[in-house]
Amino acid sequence: MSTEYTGKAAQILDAAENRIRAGGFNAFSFRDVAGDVGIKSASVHYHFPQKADLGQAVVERYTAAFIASLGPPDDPAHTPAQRIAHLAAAYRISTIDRGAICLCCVLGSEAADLPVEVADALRRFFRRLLSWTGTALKTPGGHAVPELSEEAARQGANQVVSLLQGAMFLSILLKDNTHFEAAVKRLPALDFIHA
Amino acid sequence: MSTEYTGKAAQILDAAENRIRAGGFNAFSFRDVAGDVGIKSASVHYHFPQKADLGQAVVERYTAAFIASLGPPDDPAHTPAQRIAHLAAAYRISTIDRGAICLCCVLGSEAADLPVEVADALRRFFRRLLSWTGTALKTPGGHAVPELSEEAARQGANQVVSLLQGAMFLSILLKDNTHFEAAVKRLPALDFIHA
DNA sequence: GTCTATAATTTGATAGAC
DNA sequence: GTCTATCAAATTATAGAC
Repeated sequence: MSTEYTGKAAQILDAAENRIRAGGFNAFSFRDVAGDVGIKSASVHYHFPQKADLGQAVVERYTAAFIASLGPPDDPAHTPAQRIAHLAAAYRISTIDRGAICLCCVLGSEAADLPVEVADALRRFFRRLLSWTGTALKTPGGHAVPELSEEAARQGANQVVSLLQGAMFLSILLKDNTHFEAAVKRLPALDFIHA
Repeated sequence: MSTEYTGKAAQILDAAENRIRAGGFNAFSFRDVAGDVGIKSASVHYHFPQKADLGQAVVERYTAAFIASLGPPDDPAHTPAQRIAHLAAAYRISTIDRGAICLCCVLGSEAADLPVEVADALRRFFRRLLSWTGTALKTPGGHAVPELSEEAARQGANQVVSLLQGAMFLSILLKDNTHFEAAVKRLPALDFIHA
């Protein structure tokens, strides 16, 4: 499914994403996003009948864009360490530089109370992110470093994603980017990451 | 201020905390918590006039309890590594074992849209947590290991808290505790932590 | 596609009796 | 302290005109 949004639908998704990232799924209304876009709430319902539809679309568009921005996790032109550095840069661009927490981190915190479609889309985001990171760690690059075991790659991905996520959270909440930057600088010192 | 809650007030805080941890600040109403406790919503307003009051009280009670459960961060009877292991155990008890994300992680994600009293209480939680962890890392214990510099302790605390937080988030969201447990097992391998 | 109008429900909060 | 009753506002969502 090539779900590429344009025009008003894309603007609605932009507004909804910004609002969700500021306060969560229950902190915005159809009137809010309608106002942001310059239309009426009934028109938002035309594009996304239910709030759950809107939420799911926001998450899936975000997922596709973020994963795409990472590029292939197994390009032999790059080492695992370079790929992880790229992941960290992608995190920085979409969160730190915007002063807003990752969309899926916000929604993930509310998952138990979210419409199932949204919660499921959310879990897919993190599974894909962990999968990308695991592949990035275990696929040899450059001068063919020894491969990591499947299990080591899994644990390494967990460590990398957890650290980036937690550090991003602290940076945005405490309005102090040194939390994120210090964590990124320390990433190469983690186990599992081959230069 | 010895804000120790008992009776109905404590039950209201319990209910509010559970509801917030499931879906955030905007996902529960006075009627919800009233129903949980077995009273009417007007009675909840008697104990906590505004929703912001209730939110602030929940965060501050949570903060006091969590920090207290950690004990002193500079007890010479323990090594930094032991203190960090204790921190991880406290995290596990209050989140993994309950299947619910940390209260302040949920609210932190919504911080930009929260009443200022609640947002401020939230930031105090994380500052105290980082402070405790920094002290735990830099204070020698047992056989007097060399002290960490102030800056190294700060970065170490950032790394430890970020990792625990991120791993807890993934475990709860994906309903797979191995994320948290693997991260805890890897904690001693981090820099900054002295046996 | 966007609008007006409106339905049905929920929300945070208050007044006042007991 | 808890209740009933109530309010004003906001919410998701729909019907139907243009």
